[in-house]
Parts: sequence; C-alpha cells; structure tokens
Amino acid sequence: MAVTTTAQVAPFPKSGHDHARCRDWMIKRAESLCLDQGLRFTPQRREVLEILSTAHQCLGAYDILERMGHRDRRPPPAAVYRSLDFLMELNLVHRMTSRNAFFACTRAEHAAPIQFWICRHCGVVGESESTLITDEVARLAGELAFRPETINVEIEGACQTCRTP
Amino acid sequence: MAVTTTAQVAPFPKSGHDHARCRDWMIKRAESLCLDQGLRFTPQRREVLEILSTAHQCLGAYDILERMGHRDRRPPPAAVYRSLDFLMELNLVHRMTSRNAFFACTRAEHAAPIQFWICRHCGVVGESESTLITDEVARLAGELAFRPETINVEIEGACQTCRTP
DNA sequence: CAAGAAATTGATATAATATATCGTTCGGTA
DNA sequence: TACCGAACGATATATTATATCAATTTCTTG
Repeated sequence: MAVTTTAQVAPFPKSGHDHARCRDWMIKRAESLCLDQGLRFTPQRREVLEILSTAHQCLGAYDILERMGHRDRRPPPAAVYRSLDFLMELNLVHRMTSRNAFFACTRAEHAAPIQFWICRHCGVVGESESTLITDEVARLAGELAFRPETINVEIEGACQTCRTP
Repeated sequence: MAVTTTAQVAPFPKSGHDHARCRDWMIKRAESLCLDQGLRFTPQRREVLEILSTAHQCLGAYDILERMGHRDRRPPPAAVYRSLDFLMELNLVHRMTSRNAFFACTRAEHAAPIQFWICRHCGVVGESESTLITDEVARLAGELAFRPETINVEIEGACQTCRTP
C-alpha cells in the first residue's frame, strides 16, 4: 500500500542540480508575476533574485550586497533591503529569521504556510508543505483565542549530504 | 465527551495575573536548577531573569540593559548577552528569532520542543506543547533525510486581549 | 589561611544587521 | 513636453551582537 502523507515535500537540490536552470525558472516566474500585477521587475530586483536563486542557500543581506554590481558602483545597503522587501511581498523570497538571512523560494505557490529546513553546515534550504502542521496550529490558535498572522516554522540541522553516515 | 488534545497549552497570563508571583517562582526554579547542576546564579543573572519574568513579554537585549542597574553603573551589552546565554542554556529563557528578542519560559520543563505565540500588539508571549507538530516534523525529517537539531515554531498575531472583537 | 586556578564581570572597541531621510533619476502618462 | 509617482543613490544613523583582554570574584587545594 502507498504511504499517505499530508505533506508535499520539495526536496533539497540534488548533487547534479543545475543552478542556472533553477535561476532562469525563478526569473521567468518573477517576470510573469510582475507583468500580471503591473509591477516593475527592475535590473536591481532581478540581480538580487538571480543571486539568491543561484546560491540556493540563504544569504545575509550584506552577502548579497557583496555580489552585486562590480567592485565599483555597489549599491547602498538600503537598496538590497528594498529589493528583498519587494521580492518577499511576491513570496519569491523568504526570510530565515533564525539567521537574519534570505533565500529564494523554490515552490511555485504556497497553498499553505510552509516549513523551512536549513542545513547548519552547507546552508542549503529545503521546504515542505505540511497541512497537518498548519491545521494543528489553527486548532491551537482556537484554544488560545489567538489570531495567527504569520506562522514561522524553521528546522535547523544537518542535510542528507552533510550528516556523517 | 471530553475534547482530546495532543497539546498542553500554557495560556497567556490573565488580566489579573500577578507578575511578582510569577517572577518569584521563576527565580526559585533557577536557584534550584543551579544548585543541582553546580552552577552559579549570580546577581547579574538573577536580575536579567527578574526583568524578563516580570515583563512577561519578549524584550530586546538592549531593553533589558536599560532596566538593569541604576542610571549609573550600567553593565555593558556583552554582560546581558552572557546572562541570556546562561539562562537559555538552562531553558529558562528562549530567544524569539523573528524579533531578536528574549523571553522567560513559563513552563516547568519541556518534554518536547514547543511552539511560541507572540502578540504583535502587546508583545505578550504564550507557549504550547504539541506533540502532534513535533511528531510530524520528525516524520518529515525522515522523508527529507534531514537530521533536525533545533526546531523553531513561532506564530505571530493578535492575542485574545488585543484582537478587536 | 594563602596561593593558584577557574569563572565571572568590566571596559573598550568593533562587527553585523537594518532603517531613516532626502534629493535625484527613471518610466509612464496627460 | 510637462507632470507624477515609483525607484534609486547618497548619507547618516539606529539596532543587535561579538571580540578581546584586564580586573575581580569565587572556588579549590595545599
């Protein structure tokens, strides 16, 4: 019998994973989203998304900054934060609060709030989408008479590649 | 029939809640823990725990700092962080990563990792302990071949008192 | 008790992360 | 072209956190 699960798991990138393809896919998605919503996908915003989606890790704002422009003509910190805010608004980028870092979301859409898995060793980020967890949060919220606005589930540990067998 | 639940919920403090009593209880618990483990519950560490457990909210490190000592004779930032590290090691204090803030844990012991509920308006913090959630995280970890080390579940929103009815 | 070791604290500096403000430029539109 | 609003650049500063090393306190042992 098949294993039933409430979660759709977005696996971590495989070792042969092609970051360039992944990046192109993200860019296309961003372009289409912006077109639909009448928003501007400027070169700066594009550059931030390219950097994040190529890295396939979470990066600090200043890590992103270092990779922007060339040695000369580097934008100020606020520019990165502005682009990150824009991309987060579109759910293309998420913030990893436990690290003050950011990463490109690899899921096309979020049917529900998701869970983030981050490897302490290589920094790679995976995502899962467990309705069981979100349902339980909703139930608990009822008990507590609490109205949830953002749900943040971050699991840090060792990914398959990095944990010693 | 009784409602069955997998979660033991530590409710938010009631409106008539006596912070002083709560604080005294926390201090006693800290004293007893330190005695057992041969650790030193110094005046500085005590002061940090008193401030946090009286507030019953999460506070930033520098908020705590402002309430320490008197106007003169205020310790340097590192002192607060050292005390916080000590208290977190004992699970008496937790860090709210989404806010870079700290709060005193009101639960006697954690049988399992817990969930934090924080009100955006008044900053009050509640805790729940849902084994359903932690079990599901464990199951997902298996699917992902991921070894979890820390699990961080933070729900931000509006508490019963603050949400407009 | 004295001397040495270890833990804690104080003092100073600085790193890392994030935001505020305001003038300029860019893109679209009347 | 002239205007308007969004985006960006430039500058300054706020907020959060850590590094380093000396001084002090506490504990342990002789």
